[in-house]
Amino acid sequence: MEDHAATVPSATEARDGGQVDPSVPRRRTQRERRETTIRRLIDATIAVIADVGYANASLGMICERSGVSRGGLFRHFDSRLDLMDATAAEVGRRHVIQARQQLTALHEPTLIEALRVMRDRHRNVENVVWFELMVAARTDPDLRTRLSETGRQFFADIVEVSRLVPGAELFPEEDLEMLVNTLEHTFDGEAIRREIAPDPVAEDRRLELAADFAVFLITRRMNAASSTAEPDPPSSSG
Amino acid sequence: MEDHAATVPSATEARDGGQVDPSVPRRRTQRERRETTIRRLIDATIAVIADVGYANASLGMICERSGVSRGGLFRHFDSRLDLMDATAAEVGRRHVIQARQQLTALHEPTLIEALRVMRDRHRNVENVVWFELMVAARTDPDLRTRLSETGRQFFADIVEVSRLVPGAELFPEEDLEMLVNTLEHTFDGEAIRREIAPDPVAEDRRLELAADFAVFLITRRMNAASSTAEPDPPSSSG
DNA sequence: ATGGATAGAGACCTGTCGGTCGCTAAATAC
DNA sequence: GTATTTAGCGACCGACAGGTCTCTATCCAT
Repeated sequence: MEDHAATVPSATEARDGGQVDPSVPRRRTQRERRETTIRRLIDATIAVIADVGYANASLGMICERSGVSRGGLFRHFDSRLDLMDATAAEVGRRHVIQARQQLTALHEPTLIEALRVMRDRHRNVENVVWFELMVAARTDPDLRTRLSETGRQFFADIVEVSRLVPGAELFPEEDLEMLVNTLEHTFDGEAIRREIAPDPVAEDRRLELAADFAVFLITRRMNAASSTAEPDPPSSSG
Repeated sequence: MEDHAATVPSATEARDGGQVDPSVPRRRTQRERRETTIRRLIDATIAVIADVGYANASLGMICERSGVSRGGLFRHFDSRLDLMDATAAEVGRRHVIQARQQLTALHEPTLIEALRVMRDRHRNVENVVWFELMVAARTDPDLRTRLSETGRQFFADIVEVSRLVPGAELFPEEDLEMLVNTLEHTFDGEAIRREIAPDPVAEDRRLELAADFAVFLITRRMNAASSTAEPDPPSSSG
């Protein structure tokens, strides 16, 4: 139902005429056309997966939502799997970028602030879609293969971002990775369950609990470090 | 292609004859027939969901795996949703029963033993299927409705079972529920990720971490209890 | 034995899915 | 300008999904 060409008065006339109606989109390069279409498709895919889940995210729904035809879709993606792969890469990228932005914006955040950022990010569409894809990958070998490289990159980036939180520098890479993964699992699970059986009170308690435990881990780590450096018992707290 | 009737020499002859070929199944009551068929269907549904996921668990696959025809299936279940609901109830029941058995078998288990039981249970088919159903329920309103009651029961039972672990008695109902849920989320997430990117070393560390966490909570709880009983500051840590 | 009810079988129906194909529109090369 | 390439469209296809329907086998009451 688009009427671009119809509203253009005349192709040749508009070309060299000084006055151009700004509501009518001007000539775009092939690259621009391509990129906007791909972007619309991926945005729609994210929205649809968040709405109806990975398995029910049909190409029909994605085309409808994006305003791109089936033919247009298959011009840029070889298959549904291909589109899903590209979508996974995109949500991973956005998730990491936004997490980094939010943490740097806080500037030396407290633990509870950092954890709140993490929890909120896990409730956003980007992470919901990532989660859907991961769950689907368990039982879909093709998807798993396609996502393996994207996943590696994503997991590494997440750990790197977590280093923005004060206290993270105390832990070696592998410990930090395990801690971050554990928190991710917790918030992923919470994000799912809250859509089935919401419990805001428990969510708050969980956040405080996680912060307390993080403090515990950090102080323990600091004590361990100082006791190996100087063998005195830590009696200087008084 | 079954030939039960063909291999039976004669109905009347076999009825009162003392000798009966044991390879030929004898007369079963309607109730027996019904229950074994339902059981076969649900077992197959569990296996298929664990294999290919909730969304790809088609009735065709379930019928093939169970050896029951489509007609037989729809004799006992009104729809796929109905079958899935029954399957959810069954996996929930089995999960709780087995968890209780394993914990009582240990008899006053240590925290790490109890956590290991919990983790192992979360890797079993019953919990994998439960998880698949929960994730699907997020984006499937009909499924969510059907599972709501089953879910409530399951969540309550899980908390009740967790009271078998020494130390649990220190916590009020709501705290315990939140703690158990947190651990469940952690182990659920781990169970998914280990099928995509296995990391046995991190898993062991995580188990120790969880045990540390539990100890942390219990000691804090005990300190809080004793400090309210006797208002002295907790300087007895030595 | 026999009639009615329940269990089970499997061909069949309709809708939707991912994917293809031939076509037009637009941008680029010349 | 014209030719060629790229972007985008939508009718169409085979496969398979969940669900229905008719028919047979088995069980139970009498």
